[in-house]
Amino acid sequence: MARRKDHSPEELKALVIEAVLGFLQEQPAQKLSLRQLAKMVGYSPGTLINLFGSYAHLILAANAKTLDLIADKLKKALVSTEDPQSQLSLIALEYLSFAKQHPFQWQILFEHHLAEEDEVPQWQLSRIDGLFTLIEKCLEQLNPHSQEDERHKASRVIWAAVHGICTLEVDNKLFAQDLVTGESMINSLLSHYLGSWKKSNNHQGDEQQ
Amino acid sequence: MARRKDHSPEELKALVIEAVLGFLQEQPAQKLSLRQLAKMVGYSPGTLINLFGSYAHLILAANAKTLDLIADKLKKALVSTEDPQSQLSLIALEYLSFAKQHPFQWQILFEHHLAEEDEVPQWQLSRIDGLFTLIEKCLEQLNPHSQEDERHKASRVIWAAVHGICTLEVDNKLFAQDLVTGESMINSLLSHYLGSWKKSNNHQGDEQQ
DNA sequence: CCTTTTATTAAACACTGTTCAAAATAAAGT
DNA sequence: ACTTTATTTTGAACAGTGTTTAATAAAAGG
Repeated sequence: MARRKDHSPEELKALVIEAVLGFLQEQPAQKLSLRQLAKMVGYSPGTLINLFGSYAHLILAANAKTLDLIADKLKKALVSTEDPQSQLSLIALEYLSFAKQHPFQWQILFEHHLAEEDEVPQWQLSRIDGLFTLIEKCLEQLNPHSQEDERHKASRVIWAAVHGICTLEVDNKLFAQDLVTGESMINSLLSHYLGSWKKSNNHQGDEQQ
Repeated sequence: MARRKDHSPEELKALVIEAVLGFLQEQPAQKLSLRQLAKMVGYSPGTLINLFGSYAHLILAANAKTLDLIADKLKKALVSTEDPQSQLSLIALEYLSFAKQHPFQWQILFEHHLAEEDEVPQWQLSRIDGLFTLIEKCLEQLNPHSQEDERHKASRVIWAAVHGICTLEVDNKLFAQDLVTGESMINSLLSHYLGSWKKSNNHQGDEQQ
């Protein structure tokens, strides 16, 4: 067989990624395979491999798309209010909401590991860095007198904590009573952590009331 | 071929689990396989399968062993001090320490998912519940006036947060400056969260929103 | 129209976990 | 001690996986 003009390479890539995310809406990543995927889009396994390089990189491309979807969601939530603490709360809840709505897509995003010989591409790293910047900006509004490295650290603590809540919620490993939900945990985390944080590092006086 | 008396079933199980954990000290779970494992212990793949039921349950048994190792570590850390906040800090740091020392063992512990048709066994659940109880006892010492459901929620928040820090640290997804380590993040999390928590719940039901 | 280039694929390869009938040993019965 | 029964172990077969590659068909260039 040979060249077909049904789809350009970029079209085909988008088609495959759509198929991946569609599949993950109903079935776990474990049940997905290159050969099934090839059948879904009507191409051979080999075609997908020399389009993405490998199955692992195909998944990586789907994960990149997921990260973009998440980033969009968070940015939209960000503009819906002015108060920085509400902003942080909203983007954390949106993060959780995405995880709950797309559990398999969420799982593969963080459980997929490339072989250590080839490193994670730069465009992937900068996407994640963008999420951290989002949080750091909120923190700066929350306490303009805070230092950059303090915001740097706090942004990592907050995101890791929220991420942990989402992970355990999706994996059903919280063993919590009905009243204790991911949402209430995020509220508890943010109110207590931020409440203390914004007071602890204004080294330049200026107590806000 | 037939019955061999080299090992009793329990001995063989222990042998296999040791082989799994030994392998994971140097190679990721992705590279482990039932057939390799069978060669390591000198039995056939089929033997391991009707010993554990399936490869997935074999991994589950290894994960149970890991959970026991972690629980031991935490309990030992717990008795080294009396101050409840120091206790929480110590067990969190021990948790992180284990994750960093055994990254692949750690990853498979949380990334291994059983098929949804067979549920996670009860003895597995009670092990995790024991870890939560550990934390709740610290919280009770920290604030004897707190209510049980407040400690219940706080224990989940703290553990999920610590867990998130460990996960992202092991997966190298924190993108943090050199000075911001998992340890410093745990310190920041606990000091701020607990500092606020132990003051906030003398009266009841007071999260922001 | 013929040649070159390029995209596509079927087939082969080396794996994977799982099933199962055959085989070999241990234990029980006589 | 010998036979029978029961049980453990396995090799071979099966259906699946991702990947490689040589053959092939179609488009592009001259």
